[in-house]
Amino acid sequence: MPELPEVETVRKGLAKRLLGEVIAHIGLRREGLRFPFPKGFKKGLEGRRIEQIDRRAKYLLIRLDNDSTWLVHLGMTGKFTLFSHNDIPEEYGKHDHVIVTMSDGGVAVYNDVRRFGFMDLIVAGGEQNHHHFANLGCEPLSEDFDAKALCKSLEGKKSPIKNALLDQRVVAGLGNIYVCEILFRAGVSPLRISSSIAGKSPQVTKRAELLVHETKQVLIEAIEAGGSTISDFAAVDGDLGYFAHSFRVYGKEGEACHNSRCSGIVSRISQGGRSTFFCPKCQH
DNA sequence: ATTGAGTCCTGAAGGC
DNA sequence: TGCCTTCAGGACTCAA
Repeated sequence: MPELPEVETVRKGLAKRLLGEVIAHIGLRREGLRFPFPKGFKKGLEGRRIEQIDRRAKYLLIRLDNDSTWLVHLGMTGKFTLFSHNDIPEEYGKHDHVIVTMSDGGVAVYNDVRRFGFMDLIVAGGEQNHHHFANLGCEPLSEDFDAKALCKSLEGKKSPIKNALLDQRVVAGLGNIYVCEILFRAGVSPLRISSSIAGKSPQVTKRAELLVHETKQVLIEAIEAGGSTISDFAAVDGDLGYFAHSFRVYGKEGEACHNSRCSGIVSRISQGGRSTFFCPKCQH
């Protein structure tokens, strides 16, 4: 499911309902997700008040009142569904793995069909050195992410730009869908070698600036749309996002290029084991 | 040091 | 009502 905009949507949805609430009970319906739940996970969460909910890349950071942080990654199919106290389901499905009961009687259910998601509990001050964060690149929507920074991380890279943008060390939070959309909007071929974007000539700089600009633009639009939906993404409050309707190349194999002045046909190739959709005619 | 391939897991969709 | 293959929004681990 979730790339940065979807995680941001979930963050907002959770914050709206859970901020200031106390976690009364954690029900773990299996030993772990992608990784086992850490030792003391349940005990560490129960009784804690949720003070703040942040996002870093595709990670949710749920700040607790003892300065520890509940880390959640949604993987491909992770989602939260919220129920108020008079609306709690009578039974849970087989992929409802974590049941969070709040002290107001409300329940947050974490469901994850493929179980690629994971959770951790980070003690106070442990975030900087946490292995999931140590090598993360900059936030694409922050001021740190500009053409200069992008060029620096692409310097000397021989991999295609598509693969580089998916690399969380280059820039953190982009996934397969948005990278396809960004490259299309920027008119940059997914096959272009990364280092060719990192040079000093005006033409090269222009490409980097365009990539940065379109990255921010696409993410902002998607966040505004409330996150996108492919097949199984439901925003935390049950609302579906609509950005999927705005895809210009993703999933559009065989269709005419969205660019009205281009007569190209969207094609689909495989890069690093992932599908890439692009217009071979107007992306260079 | 980088890069690509294989891996985890389940379910949906399409071909026959 | 089948069976088989392919594919899916992520990212870790390993080998070259």
